[in-house]
Amino acid sequence: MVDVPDIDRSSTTDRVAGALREMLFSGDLAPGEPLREVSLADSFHVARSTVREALQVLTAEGLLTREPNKGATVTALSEHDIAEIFEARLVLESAGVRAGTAGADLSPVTAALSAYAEAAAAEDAVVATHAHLEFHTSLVALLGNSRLVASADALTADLRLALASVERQRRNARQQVSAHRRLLTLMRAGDEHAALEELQAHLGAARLSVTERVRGA
Amino acid sequence: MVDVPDIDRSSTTDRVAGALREMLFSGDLAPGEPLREVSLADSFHVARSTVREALQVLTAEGLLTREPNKGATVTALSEHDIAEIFEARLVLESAGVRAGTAGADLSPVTAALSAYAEAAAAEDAVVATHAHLEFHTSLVALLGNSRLVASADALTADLRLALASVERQRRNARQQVSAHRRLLTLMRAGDEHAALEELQAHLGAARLSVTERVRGA
DNA sequence: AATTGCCGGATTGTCGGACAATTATTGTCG
DNA sequence: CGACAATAATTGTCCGACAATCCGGCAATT
Repeated sequence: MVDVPDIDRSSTTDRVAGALREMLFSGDLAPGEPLREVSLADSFHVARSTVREALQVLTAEGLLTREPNKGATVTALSEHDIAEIFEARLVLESAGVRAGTAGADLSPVTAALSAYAEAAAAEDAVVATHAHLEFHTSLVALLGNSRLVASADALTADLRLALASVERQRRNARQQVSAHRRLLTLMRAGDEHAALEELQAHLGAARLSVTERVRGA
Repeated sequence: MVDVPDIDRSSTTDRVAGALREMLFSGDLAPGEPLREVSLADSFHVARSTVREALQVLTAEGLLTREPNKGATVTALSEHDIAEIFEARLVLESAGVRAGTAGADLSPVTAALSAYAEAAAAEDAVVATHAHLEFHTSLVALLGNSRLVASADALTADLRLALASVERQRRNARQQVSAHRRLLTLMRAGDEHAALEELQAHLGAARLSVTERVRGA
C-alpha cells in the first residue's frame, strides 16, 4: 500500500452543514438570525433541497431552531437554558472526575490541558475556546463511554453558540489554565471530594461569566 | 379562552417519521433491515424527498444508521453498545436518585411507578416496556433538567430498538415492579447509599437480560 | 383608535421528474 | 470456481413547480 492523499468522500450536504457550523461557531451569524433557504442555496451554489438537509442536520444538533413554515434561526439561549447546560455539564463532568480520581488513565486530560495552555497563549479566541471545551470533554471521556461523550459534546456545542456571539475571549486565560491544572492535580492525588468542589466552583464561575455576557448582549 | 380541539399542525415529514418510529418500536422492522426510499415513498404515498427528511430525523435520533450511498438501515446494537447504554443510564439515573434522596419531589416517580404496575398487569408488551422506561426517565427528571432528560430519552430510545426485536416481555413483571417500589422506598427514606446500590443492581440485571436476548437473536 | 378583513409578496412544505455516481447483482468466460 | 464485464438498483443532487402559510401594509368597520 502506497500512501495516497485521502479523498474527500463527504456529501455536499455535509460540507454545507460544516460550513454553516463554522460560521455559527465563529459568530458570523448572530443568535436569532434567520437562515433563508434560497439565499443559502444561491450563496453555496447548491440546490435548495441540499440546503434543507443541511439545516435539518444542524437543527438536530441543536444549533438551529426550526419553526413550521417560518424556517430556521440560529438558536438563542435564554438564561434558563444556560443554567441547564451548566448544571448538566456538572453532572456529566463530575462523573468523569470521579472516574479520574478512582484511577482512570489521566493522560488524555493532561494532553488536553497542555493543548489548552498553548492555545491560550496564542491569543486566538475561537481556537482557545475550542481547546478549553476540549479539556472539559476529556473529563467526561474518562468514563470511557462514547455515548456520554456525545451528550457532553451536544451540550458544549450549544454553549459555543452563546460564546461566539460575545466574541471577546476572557483575558484571564492564564488563571483559567491554572484552575484546570489545579483540578488535574487533585484528581492525580485521588482527592475526590476536593476535585469535585474545584470542578463545581469552576463551572459556577464560568456560568456566571457566560450569563452576564449574554445578558449584556 | 374556550377549550378548542387542538388542530393537527404536524408536517407530512413528522407524520412519516412518527409512523416509522412506531414500526421500529413495535418490532415490525428488524435491526439491520434496510429502508428503501422509493419503496417507502410509494407505501406512504409521499414524495421521496419527504421520506428522505423523515429518515434523517430518525437517523439523528439514533434509530436508523446511514451509510453513504447505501441508505438507511435499522440500527443494530452490539453488545458493546448495550453495555455503554446501560453504563450511561447508570450515570444519569444515579444523579437523579441522589436528587431524589436529597429531597426532590418524588410524586412524578410515584405516578410513573403506578402507571407501570398497571401496564404490567395488562400484558401488553409494548405498552409495559414503555411504562417501564418511563419510570427510569422520571428518575432523571428529578434533576429538573430538560437537557439531561433528553439525553436519557435518547439512550432509552435506542434500547427500545433492541427490546422490540425480541418481542417477549419478561414474565417476571411483578418482580420488576416490586424492585422499583423498593428503590422508591429507599429514596423516600433518604438512604442514598442503599438506593444507589439498588439502582445499580437493577440496571445490571436488566443489562444482562437484554444482552442475552440480543445474543440469542 | 383599535379591531377586523383583505391583498400581495416572501418563504416554506411538498411534489414530481431527471440524471450522474455509487453500489449490488447477474451473467459470462477462462 | 474465481475474475471480470455488463446490468440493474439505489442514492445523492439538481431543477422547476405549486399550494399553504406567514407577514406587513392598507382599507373598511365599529
